[in-house]
Amino acid sequence: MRAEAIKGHVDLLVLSVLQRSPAHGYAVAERLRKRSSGVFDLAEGTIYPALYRLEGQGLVESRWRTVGGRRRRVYRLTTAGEQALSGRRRHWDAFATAMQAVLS
Amino acid sequence: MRAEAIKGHVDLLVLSVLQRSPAHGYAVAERLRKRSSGVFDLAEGTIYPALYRLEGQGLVESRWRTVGGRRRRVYRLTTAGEQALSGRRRHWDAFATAMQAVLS
DNA sequence: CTTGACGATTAGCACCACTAAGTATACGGT
DNA sequence: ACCGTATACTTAGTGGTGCTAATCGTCAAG
Repeated sequence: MRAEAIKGHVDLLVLSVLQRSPAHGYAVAERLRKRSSGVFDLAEGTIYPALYRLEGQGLVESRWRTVGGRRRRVYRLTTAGEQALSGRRRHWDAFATAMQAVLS
Repeated sequence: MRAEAIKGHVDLLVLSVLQRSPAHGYAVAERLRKRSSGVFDLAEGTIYPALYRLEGQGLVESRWRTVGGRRRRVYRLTTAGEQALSGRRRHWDAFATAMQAVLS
């Protein structure tokens, strides 16, 4: 998937995968790859800064976890994150609908 | 419509409205506004540079027309533009499908 | 003659995803 | 032991692209 296409939608994607259950950055990337059938193959330089951004906005929160000697920072949605997610879903729907209207 | 959402899709939108018939920049913006029911209200600083970019890529071509004393640069799709459009439509479909898969 | 719609241009800014490199642990194969 | 690969995080720098805002100009309506 070309980079520019997902601009402005990465946060929505990340929030969406975190809604099901908390996850660390690497797992977020994996879930996105899997759930999109490989279409969203986001670089680390995309996913981690996105998580920092979301944490800065208070939409996710994190804590360190050590599993088998590996440090993981596990993120989960905050209440504000849940609300933001539902708003962004509606925003996406409006966008996709408008795109469809122009393209049809 | 927030700016970031359409990043990477403006070219597709512009090519799409030009496919029906040639148009000048101002008219392209109007058509987009109308066909999207006001969702896509693109600034001039977005639409004109997009047209220049597309012309630079050989996807559209333009010629000056004077109508009632007003200069207009009328753009129309080239053959390469038609092909690019159909490719980008498929690309959009893949993107929208993947988004839906992640969000659902 | 002032206002607003039409129509185009462009310099500068800001955001955001990517590249690329670095750091570090675990584990399987040789 | 050594090496490659997967896992896991960080971050400086770059580039694309849409926006802001200003400028220049014509025309019709008030």
